[in-house]
Amino acid sequence: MEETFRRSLYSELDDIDYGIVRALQENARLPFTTIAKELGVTEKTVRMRVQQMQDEGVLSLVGIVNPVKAGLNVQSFIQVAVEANKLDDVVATLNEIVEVRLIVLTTGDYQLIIQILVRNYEELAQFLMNKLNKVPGVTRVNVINELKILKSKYKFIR
Amino acid sequence: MEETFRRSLYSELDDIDYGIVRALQENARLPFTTIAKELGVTEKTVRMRVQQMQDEGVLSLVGIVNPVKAGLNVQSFIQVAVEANKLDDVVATLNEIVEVRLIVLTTGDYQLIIQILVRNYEELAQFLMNKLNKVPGVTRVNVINELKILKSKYKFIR
DNA sequence: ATACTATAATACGAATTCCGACAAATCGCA
DNA sequence: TGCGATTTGTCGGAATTCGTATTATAGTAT
Repeated sequence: MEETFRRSLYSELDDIDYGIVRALQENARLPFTTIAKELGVTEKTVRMRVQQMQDEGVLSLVGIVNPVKAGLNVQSFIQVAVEANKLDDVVATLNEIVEVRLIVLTTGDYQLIIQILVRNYEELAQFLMNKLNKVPGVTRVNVINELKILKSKYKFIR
Repeated sequence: MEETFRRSLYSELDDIDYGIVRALQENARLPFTTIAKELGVTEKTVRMRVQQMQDEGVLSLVGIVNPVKAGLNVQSFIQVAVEANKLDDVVATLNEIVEVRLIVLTTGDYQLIIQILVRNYEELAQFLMNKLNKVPGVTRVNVINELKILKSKYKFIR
């Protein structure tokens, strides 16, 4: 049998959780035994906490590729204006599109900001003409190309 | 002695690299032995490739916290217009500010888009008034609050 | 083509880590 | 206080990681 119990949904992270997160955001493969020693708890405790935080969407342990090194040379933010009553549908459609890595509901003149990754400008053009502008409910888009990423960090906890 | 050799800077990832990346972007803690079996190479090979890709900034294995679950409830994109000759200085200054998790040079009316994470609107106000607007060279800002993240994926490679 | 050098892959044993079952401790609450 | 549920600790076997030594491969100059 797997571990079936579950802590009541995380209201707040405690010191041990923060310790774990602080360690893993540096290096997702840090041994649980190391973290445990540092925090003064058992490896099993660390293991269970990590499992729970992952299960509840608090923590993700992922490998992130430098997009440019993987041939995804063109990255853009795109602001998208949407007819109010079509928002759900538009989001659902965008969700299925592989180029889209981020969809955020925002304040401002546009309802959404999305971020896309493509190999080159040809693909960007294809995406805009054949995909985004054909989604019913999209009324206006504002493309902001990313020329260079100057800082990008995933360490949110200090 | 550590592993001192180094592959000539990655021009392109080969099939094994892609296999490794594809596996790790799902789960950063997947055992190297598992990946190795899948790809038909040795565990040591996988281990060395991962090390190299990390050293060269191609791959990062990180734990990412859900900011809201960690009390960072307010997230914003901020477009920043900068005097042309002050761009370097502004970027250097923003780089040191803990709330700033992303700085991107962009096309469009503003030179930069930054993303910030703070605990609440009070902190956002403090950031805008006491930090961002006091950076010499910043002429205009456009704050776009993130109301809800509807999609966010780190799996760039398919 | 051959030899040479640097890099990469494999083989493999020892050390470490992970895993899961069970027991003990703690927490929440009636 | 007592009870049930959850969390933490203990511990031994299985799996993984790590480092060294060896072999293979690619690129280059002779």
